[in-house]
Amino acid sequence: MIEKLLLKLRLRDELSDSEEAVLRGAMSHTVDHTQGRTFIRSGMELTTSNLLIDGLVCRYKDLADGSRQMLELHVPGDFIDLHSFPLKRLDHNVMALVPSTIGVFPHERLQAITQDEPHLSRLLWLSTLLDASIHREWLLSLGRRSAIQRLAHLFCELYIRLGIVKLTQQTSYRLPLTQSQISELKGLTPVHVNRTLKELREQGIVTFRSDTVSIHDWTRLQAVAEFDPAYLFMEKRPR
Amino acid sequence: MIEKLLLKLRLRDELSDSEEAVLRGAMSHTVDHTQGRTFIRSGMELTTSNLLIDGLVCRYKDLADGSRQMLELHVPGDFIDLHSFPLKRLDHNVMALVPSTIGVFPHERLQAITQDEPHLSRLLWLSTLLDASIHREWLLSLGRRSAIQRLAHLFCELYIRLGIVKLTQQTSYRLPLTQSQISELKGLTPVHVNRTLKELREQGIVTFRSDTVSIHDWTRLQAVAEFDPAYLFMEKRPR
DNA sequence: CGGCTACTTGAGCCCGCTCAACATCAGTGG
DNA sequence: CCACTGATGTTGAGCGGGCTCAAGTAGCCG
Repeated sequence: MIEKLLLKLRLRDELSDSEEAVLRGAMSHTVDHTQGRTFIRSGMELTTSNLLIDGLVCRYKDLADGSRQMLELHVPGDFIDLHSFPLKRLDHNVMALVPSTIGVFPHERLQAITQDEPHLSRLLWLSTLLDASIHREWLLSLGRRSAIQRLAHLFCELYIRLGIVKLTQQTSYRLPLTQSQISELKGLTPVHVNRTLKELREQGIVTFRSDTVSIHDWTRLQAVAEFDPAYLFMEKRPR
Repeated sequence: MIEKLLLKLRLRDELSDSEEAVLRGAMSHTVDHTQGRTFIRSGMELTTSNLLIDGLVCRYKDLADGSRQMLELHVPGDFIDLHSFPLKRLDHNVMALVPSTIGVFPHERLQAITQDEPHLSRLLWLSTLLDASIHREWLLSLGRRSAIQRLAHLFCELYIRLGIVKLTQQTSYRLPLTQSQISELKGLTPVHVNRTLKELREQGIVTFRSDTVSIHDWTRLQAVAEFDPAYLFMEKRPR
């Protein structure tokens, strides 16, 4: 169940067998959520944190005029709301973009980990800081990158993150999102996303169609996006 | 020295005298940085984390064309780069916007805290998650808010955050930034920031002049920004 | 007083938005 | 089997918020 989480953590540091066992024991059960369901709402009192096991999930905030900004896209192996363990509630909503399976980690068990497993605790801390680092890279995108750069960057990031958890083929991966959802991810309108995808396709860089991203020219894709994976901290070292 | 950090932490949870003492003991010394100095660069190997004691500091990333996006503004009492403790390096640069005094926390001492002080560790974890929450609110600003809303929101946020560490007067506070720096904070151009500030001033909402923000109509300022301080988690409770 | 930096304002442009029509496709029911 | 429906994608036309370029002003310091 937590295999993809282990892949993600072991990319960044060693994890002993006993730590792995503690982590497995910290998950109480799984829950399935239907497509489109917002299962965590901003402000709710939370006593568990959730690991995405299978599916696709996003965090988002809405504005009064109905416009929505997605804040992060979560792939299997990501903790969705580990932030709620120290924070006790969230500042945003969480929604399943496709039917998704979630692993539930009660806060008491996480609390026990912080008492007894300092190294494992630091790795959990690390995993929330990867979210923060992704937030910062997205701030750069929304603040300074053009539409074509934003989409190129999104496709680069997901290629790397999905690759870590073995969810890519050679040069493609499944991404079951609508163009409208992509517009909510990157601060654009659906119409402009459509035109920008066409541009990327006609330039022979990347195609997004029938829920699949096919990268035709990774070098140019990276160049357009100014993508540097350093912000994903993919180095194994003592933490 | 760490008084403002204590104000910030005690706003969110109890902190025992012994924990306070541990925290004081974790700081090895202070360093002064001159105005405009970038003292942490992306990718550098880091073995200490820094607390802002006095001054004003920002994190930022640059793009190849020379444009810059600031990611967060730090006020006294904020850890600037506690993220570097689990991450070991940063994904961005850190610069002093005015002459600033920084308290240095060696990572070995923070490591010791994670071994011996689980509750204090969770509070340090919390403080990095407040950064992440601020990042998310800024994502909403950059993705969906108009120029006037972005600036209004910035002035709201800083009024609250500076208030926590007692750096506000009744309805005003010092903010020694140029209009150009404000444009780098909120993904705008200096010219448009100038026009937008004029608009806010002429509407009698807020004035930003000679390094001071004067709020004339807090209710309208909040309304324009759609500001809701929930994302700052200002509730005292066990963490 | 001269030189620098920051602020201010005008004029014109463009990227991305809005509005609208139409195409495509997967259900769904008759 | 086709008609209907609703969601999603595509394309055109025109608009506008924020950008660029440029000139000028204000304030500070040597």
